[in-house]
Amino acid sequence: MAEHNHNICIEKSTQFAQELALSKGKKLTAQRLLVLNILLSDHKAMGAYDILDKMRDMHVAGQGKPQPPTVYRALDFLLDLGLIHKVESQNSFYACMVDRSQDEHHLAQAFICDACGHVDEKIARRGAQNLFEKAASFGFKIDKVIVECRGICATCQAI
Amino acid sequence: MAEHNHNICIEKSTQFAQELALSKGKKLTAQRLLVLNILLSDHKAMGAYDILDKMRDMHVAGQGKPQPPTVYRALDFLLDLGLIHKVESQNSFYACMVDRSQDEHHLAQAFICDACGHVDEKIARRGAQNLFEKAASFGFKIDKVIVECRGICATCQAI
DNA sequence: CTCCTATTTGTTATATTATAACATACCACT
DNA sequence: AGTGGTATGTTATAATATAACAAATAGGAG
Ligand SMILES: [Zn+2]
Ligand SMILES: [Zn+2]
Ligand SMILES: [Zn+2]
Ligand SMILES: [Zn+2]
Repeated sequence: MAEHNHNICIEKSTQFAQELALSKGKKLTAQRLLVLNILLSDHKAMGAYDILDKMRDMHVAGQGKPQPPTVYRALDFLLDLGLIHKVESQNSFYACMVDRSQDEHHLAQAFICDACGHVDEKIARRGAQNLFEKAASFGFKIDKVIVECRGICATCQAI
Repeated sequence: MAEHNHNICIEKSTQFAQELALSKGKKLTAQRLLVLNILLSDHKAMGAYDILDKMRDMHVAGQGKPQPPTVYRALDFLLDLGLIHKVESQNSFYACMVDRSQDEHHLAQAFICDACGHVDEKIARRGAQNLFEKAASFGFKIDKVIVECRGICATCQAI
């Protein structure tokens, strides 16, 4: 991830979002797209109020500034569609930029750098399989799995 | 977990806590033990303010009732020692009652029932190994791993 | 034992994260 | 235009967590 053309990440993810919303009959409104674009701007997780601040900075005069429910509604919408993920261990959110052509419902493994905030998302195939098998062995029915690895990324270790 | 003598869970965990604190030169004070005992009372996760309410209910007259920092300090202490775990996806805490004779530092996999709140903790050996290998493959150094499975336990499915 | 220091606890206030509740606006379809 | 569903605006508040500082307590050095 150190060097890559991030415009491609944005391009692809935006297009996927449009298609997914269309296919599910959901509306990717201006507000929702704005929140998504804020998160797409980098592979970092942001808190809801950080997003809110950005929205307020951008906002045109002549109308009230956005309030917390505005951002939380957009986040809920994007979470439902799987376009973003929440980092439960730090109450923050990041845009999903993995290739979802094969796994629309993927188990995300997030590798979060505690030094720079970079989030590296990987899709867990074998890991998910193992968890579901283990759960089944004692009759537990899994709805949702959270896997978060906190640590230091390669770039920050080199510093 | 459906039927078991929970007194044994409490007994073992309490003894382990005493030994661990002693071996690390930390003091398991009355307050800390109280919080631990509240969490040991069941295999369920509780919020910090639920614990606080219990502490207040129990508290003897003649002195001020405990405040949030009191419970958060005790929780931090117990988390540091690995005697309890936090459910990051619901901001709650549960006592670790797995056998730690072999893995003092274990990667906890929590299976949390969204119907009854029961938490089934398993130790991830293979899963941890896989995650660390995957992280190493792109130079990420893991400090801490969070694995939480939300779903419905066998008992609640039967209802 | 007495002083000293580090740790723990008490207390007040406040920061941070998230949602409830209700009004208004918008959009698609008739 | 009328109607019903979805989306947004707005105000207030709930739920979770920590900062800051004062007081008490516990153990060791002298
Ligand atoms: Zn990128
Ligand atoms: Zn993803
Ligand atoms: Zn038990
Ligand atoms: Zn454990």
